[in-house]
Amino acid sequence: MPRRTTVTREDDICEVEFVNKESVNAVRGRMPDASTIEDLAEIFKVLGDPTRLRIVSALAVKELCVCDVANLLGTSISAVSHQLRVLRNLKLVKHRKDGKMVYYSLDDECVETLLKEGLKHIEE
Amino acid sequence: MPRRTTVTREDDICEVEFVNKESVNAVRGRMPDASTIEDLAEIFKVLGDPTRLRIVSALAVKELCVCDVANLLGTSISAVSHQLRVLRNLKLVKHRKDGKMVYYSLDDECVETLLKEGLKHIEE
DNA sequence: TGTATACTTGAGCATTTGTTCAACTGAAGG
DNA sequence: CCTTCAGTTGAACAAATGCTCAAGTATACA
Repeated sequence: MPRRTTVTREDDICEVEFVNKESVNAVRGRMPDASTIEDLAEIFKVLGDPTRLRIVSALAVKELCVCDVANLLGTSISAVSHQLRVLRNLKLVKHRKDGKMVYYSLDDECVETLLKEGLKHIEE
Repeated sequence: MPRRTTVTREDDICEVEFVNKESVNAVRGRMPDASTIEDLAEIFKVLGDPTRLRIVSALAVKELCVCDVANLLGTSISAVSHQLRVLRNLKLVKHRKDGKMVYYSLDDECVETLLKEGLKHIEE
């Protein structure tokens, strides 16, 4: 009978023997590798903040300047600017300068797809 | 000192006049409402953690017990259990008891869709 | 040149988050 | 019963996050 090998109490990292090795190995081979998951998680994480998601949803409709976005969301310009920078770093939005104004828009139609997919799920 | 037009000092919520009102209103009318965005953000947030995303990716391949998942990820059983609870609360995974063992699997094919969509984006 | 606007950025801060640890539940087998 | 095992849970704590505030940049215009 397979048993859990002595799990050291300090770090109870699972080192069990009886784990279904076939299962685990089969799954391991069919999962995206660690760095891919890390990248994907970062995108989800960025979209996982209501403020940023609202910004993205707004920009999905129309290019907007920072002030418009802040006005739309009812938050401070500074907060919006900070979050736009996060979105910019992940290349989810791009910006265009026009005089003093800076206009932001989506940089990736895939974000819209994710948004739509997510919304489909919500509407159930 | 820099000051914005009619903005109160405590919270510099943007109440500027010169905002493009047409744009803002047009966008406001075509955005998902606040609570929908809140719900969607929660899903993205949950998928936005590498540990949870790895769990979900694993379960997308095959039903697994907690111990298998911990083994697969190389993390503690406790940590996995905590995260499984989060996923369960959002109804992204379901569980099935078999004696002492608890087997988890995805509860929502939409999660798989989101995963695949996200992966598509990564592979560019 | 001087002022105002549109936005950015760094520091500070309170809040949230993920993990660990230890105690606990409940099922299985003596 | 009693013990072991698979998993759950709460408390504690460090790390990360998002906001505000204040100062800074860059452009426009008088």
